[in-house]
Amino acid sequence: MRRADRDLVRTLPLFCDVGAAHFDELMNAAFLQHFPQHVVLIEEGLLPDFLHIVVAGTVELFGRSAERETTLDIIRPVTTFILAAVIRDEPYLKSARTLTPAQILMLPAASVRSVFDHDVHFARAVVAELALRYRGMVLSLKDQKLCNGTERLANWILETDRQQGGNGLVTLGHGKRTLASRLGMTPENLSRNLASLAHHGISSSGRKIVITDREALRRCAWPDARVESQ
Amino acid sequence: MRRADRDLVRTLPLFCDVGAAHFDELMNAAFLQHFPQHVVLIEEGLLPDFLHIVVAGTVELFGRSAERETTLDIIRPVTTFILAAVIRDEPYLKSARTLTPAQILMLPAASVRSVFDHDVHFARAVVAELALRYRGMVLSLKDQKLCNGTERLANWILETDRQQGGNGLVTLGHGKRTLASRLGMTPENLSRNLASLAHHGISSSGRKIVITDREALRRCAWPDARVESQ
DNA sequence: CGTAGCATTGATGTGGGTCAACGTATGTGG
DNA sequence: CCACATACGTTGACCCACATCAATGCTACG
Repeated sequence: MRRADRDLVRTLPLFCDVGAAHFDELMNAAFLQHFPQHVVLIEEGLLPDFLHIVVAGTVELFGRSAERETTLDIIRPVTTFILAAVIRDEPYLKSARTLTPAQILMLPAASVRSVFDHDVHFARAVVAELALRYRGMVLSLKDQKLCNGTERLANWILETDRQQGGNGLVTLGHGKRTLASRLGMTPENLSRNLASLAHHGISSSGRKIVITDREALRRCAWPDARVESQ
Repeated sequence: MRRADRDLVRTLPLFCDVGAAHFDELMNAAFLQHFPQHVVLIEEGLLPDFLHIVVAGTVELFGRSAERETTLDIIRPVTTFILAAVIRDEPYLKSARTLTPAQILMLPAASVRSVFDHDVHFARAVVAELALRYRGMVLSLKDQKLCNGTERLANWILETDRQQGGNGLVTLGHGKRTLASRLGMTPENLSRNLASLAHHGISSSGRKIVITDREALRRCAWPDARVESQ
């Protein structure tokens, strides 16, 4: 793998405090793989072989039952995913597919568990990462159970704006179908919700959403969704 | 605190491998407190002072917005809760209240973080615990987004039966209002869903549910909900 | 016993899913 | 570079699951 990618991974919270020898151990076992668009990387129910890190591109985590399917998370560089399954060595609960061509760094699960057992700093970082993800899940579940579609969309716009710099311009990084699935609604209803929020502080066209009246938008959102997400 | 309680806590996965000195450090800082029914233990938004462990009684974790409220989890002895907030030293995302009179062991957050930093075994146990909880949250979110009310109830009955020994007799540990809130439906609809499942493999009366035809019930449930929960 | 909260049942309303038709972008090959 | 094709997004009509409201029956606890 390239030096630049290695350095990039080194800066992640998960790895920045790991001892040099242990980091080398991880990186020597790792390999970087390129995937085309719309490729399934992980199938839920299987046992984890690798800890995945998205280095470039976008990955969707989703759950499926017989005929239904829902987006659980959208992963952008540079982020790990399915850490919990690797740590516990238990079956994946989510599936994953690429939304764009992507580069994924794959660390053999055995190496991760081994370094985890021998490097205190890595163990601490893993805990911090897991706790962060756990909290993200709690927020998603509360959002889903306590808010209706319009509120979830308003929450998402405010939160995404915050993540993108808070300048009132939100850019979708993917199609609206995926956003709809992430927000737990159909594409049709996402359209309708966007249209209805147009009277309440936003204007949207294509993949751009502009917040024209943050206060009005906030009144449509869940009053308590001020906490960090992800 | 009593010797018996101390020994009980010692057997938890979270503490069973902790070094003796570190375990003493935790227990010396801890205190056991009795709470009456329907007392709010934790208010979301506040910073965590203590890691809580339910030693006796039942505790409900819930989320609220202005006028809505939903049950996120029900904690029975002997289990910790709000570990993630303590680890990250960030505001609670859930509130907690007693459903019955309860004994709660409270470990000062500072001690937990300190032992966590100095005892590798404790750190590992914390990771395992967090990963387990994380996976529970994923299951809840998938359940909520992919299943309708009847399916969620069927899932819950099958899962709870499994936890209670798998003998086909499920006993509710709390009122149906709480169960309804946990399953993300109104009490009225829980009644209706129970009535409709009566034609599909269960019979219920009061706080007892009997599985009379497990196969029929399974056909009403989500086909993939066979993974462990909590 | 009596009463107050809980569970049930029915009637009705609504958010959001589904189906269908139409418009608009994206990208490919001639 | 345009023409066309295919997928995506939007809009409207309709329907269904579930919430809400209201009335009644239970159960439990003082």
